[in-house]
Amino acid sequence: MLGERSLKEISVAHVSLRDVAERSGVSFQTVSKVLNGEGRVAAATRQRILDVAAELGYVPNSLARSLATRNSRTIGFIASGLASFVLTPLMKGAEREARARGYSMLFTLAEGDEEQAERLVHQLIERRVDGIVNAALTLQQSRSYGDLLRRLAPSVSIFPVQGGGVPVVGEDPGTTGLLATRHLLALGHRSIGTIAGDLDRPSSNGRLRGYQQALKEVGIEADPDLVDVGRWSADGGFEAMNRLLDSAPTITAVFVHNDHMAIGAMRALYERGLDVPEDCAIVGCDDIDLARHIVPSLTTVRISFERSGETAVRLLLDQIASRELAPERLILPVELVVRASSGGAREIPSMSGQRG
Amino acid sequence: MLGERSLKEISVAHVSLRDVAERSGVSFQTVSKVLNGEGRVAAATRQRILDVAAELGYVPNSLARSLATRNSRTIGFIASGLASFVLTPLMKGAEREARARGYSMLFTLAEGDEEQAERLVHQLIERRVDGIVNAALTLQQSRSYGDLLRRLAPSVSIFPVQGGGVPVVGEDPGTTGLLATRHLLALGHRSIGTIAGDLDRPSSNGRLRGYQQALKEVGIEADPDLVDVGRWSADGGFEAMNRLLDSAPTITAVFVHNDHMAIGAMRALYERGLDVPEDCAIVGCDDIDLARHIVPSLTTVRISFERSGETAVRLLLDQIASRELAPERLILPVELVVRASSGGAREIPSMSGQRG
DNA sequence: CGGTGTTGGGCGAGCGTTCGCCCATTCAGG
DNA sequence: CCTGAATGGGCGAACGCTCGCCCAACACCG
Repeated sequence: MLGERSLKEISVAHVSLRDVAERSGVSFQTVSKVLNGEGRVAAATRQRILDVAAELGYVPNSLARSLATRNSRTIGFIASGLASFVLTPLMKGAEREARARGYSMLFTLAEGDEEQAERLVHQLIERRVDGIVNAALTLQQSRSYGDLLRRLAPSVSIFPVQGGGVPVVGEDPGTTGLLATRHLLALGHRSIGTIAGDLDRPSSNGRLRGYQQALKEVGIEADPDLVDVGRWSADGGFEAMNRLLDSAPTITAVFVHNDHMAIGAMRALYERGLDVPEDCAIVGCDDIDLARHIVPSLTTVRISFERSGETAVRLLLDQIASRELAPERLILPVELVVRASSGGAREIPSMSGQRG
Repeated sequence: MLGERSLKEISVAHVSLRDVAERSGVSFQTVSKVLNGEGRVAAATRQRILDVAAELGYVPNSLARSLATRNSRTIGFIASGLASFVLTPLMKGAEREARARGYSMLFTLAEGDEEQAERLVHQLIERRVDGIVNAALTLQQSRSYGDLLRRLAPSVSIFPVQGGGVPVVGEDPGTTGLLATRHLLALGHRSIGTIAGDLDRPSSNGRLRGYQQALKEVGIEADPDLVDVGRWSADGGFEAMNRLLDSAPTITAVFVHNDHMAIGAMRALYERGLDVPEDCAIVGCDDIDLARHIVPSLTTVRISFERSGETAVRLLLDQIASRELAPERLILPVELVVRASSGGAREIPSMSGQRG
């Protein structure tokens, strides 16, 4: 009765099967049967048990259950190096799918070196996760990390894992590059540059190949001078665009490998007094929230990370249930979203396009 | 030896204390003592046990440990309604702090109605989380949800919870509004509008009050006609700015309650041929990544969500450890970041300002 | 030589479940 | 009245760990 609340009041002593059993005059195993809907129990007894359980506020202890059943219905999610506009939808998709199937998700960040990542995976194993979704971009090159994923738990990854053997779900970067570049070509551009993120990474490398293929399709020879690297950031895009403009002033369009760099590139053009799309058309990748809000709105290839997360979990859970390794690669579709920055849309699109 | 790997090879049969004990010729309790560094055990025995454990690849089962110790060293994180640029740093901060202290984090999304949220909290309790970090914006008004948080587990929240009684960590919105508006006043503006997010929400309401107070400080009477609402989105900001421009064409500056709306507002100005900051200065809130990359770069009040997440977890864990309720409110500092959109910075800031 | 510590390790119990098997009753059929 | 299938529920064991108490063996001291 002190005005001050104390935590002792908060942390409720949990009631167990035994407590419910005692109060209902049956064995605790019978209570277990009733609560799990198994076994044959008289309707009257069943109801009595149910009532008592409700009255006492019984909450099952899934720790104990996991110990007995040897599966935790928990998956681990390991992330690192992802921009928030990627990580958030990824996690949302993953969490939604996991919970829909009765699983919980342990979220971890693998920001440190390999060694730390190793500890992290072990912590997940200590917690007896049934499987792992890998979204640790910074560990993409690590062989030992790949080994862990292969050895320690059923896993699915958002990007290729060093050494293979872990199913990958995601966009086909070649298609992304193809779509973007074909769009620019269809608009009549013939001198098209591209700003890659990081050529060591499959996603950017693949987009580059898609770009090259699209050019080839119309008989244009890919010019290495029209390729620059922006390291995924707006700043990088800004600098890359400036270099491109200096070395190849004839370009009339640029395919940029993500929206952030595209925004940086647009700033470079702006500062030189060049108009988008009149003087130079721009196409990005990702379709971040702001893509349709900047001026001019950004044409981009939409990649649904939410769907990636969801699919990754689905694959993982199916794999766990069937005890069979999922296919090595599951490709998710991408979609070209045409807006003002490519000159592909006639007018500035309405602001009320996609609300809610 | 089939080329095809099967999951049966993957899911390693875990080794237990008993396994290690048997192979070392001691009781499993002794192994437990050694592995936990407790009890007195002869150096030779200790070493033998350690060797065997390493050889067998022993990984403790924290489920069993939790069952015995009655604490899971796990916390739940409940999120909803947060933009990714808020959610991601929040989670990163929280995860980092949690793991630094030996805790894991169960991530959940509370997207549905109250009822679903209730189930969600119960699932967390089933998993016997030691505490909960609440970041469910959409449940802010829910009394029953607040009750759950108060009753079921030690909790800390990122925003005020209906009914109180749950410690809140975060910015003081009044200060945010004050800082932004004072900046505009210092630059000589006298007719300053404001675009709120949602006046029902303390964060926006508080910013509005800060704005009003700043005006009062210099003897300006706050004009209700200069206040509009943009519902937090870029679209909303666009529309609110247009309304403001129609109803009060004399304004020379606007304080916008988040960066997304600020970007929408800037678009509205752009479409009317008005220059930022010459014709109208803009100050936002949050300091999202892109704030310094758009044209003109956005002056804004930076709020460190990463720090909020970290602090929330720290408070929660301290609370659990001490078994005493944390203070009702912990205020984190905010910081005005002056860029081009307010005209406060002389020149367009260098793109290389804040790299890496 | 017996008492008193100290060291090293065993051991029972308990945490809250699930699982499978067993055993009373009851009731119908022959 | 005896038999045998349902029906309803009990019960032991196991999951893998922690915790606290107990006890043997040895050393030291007076």
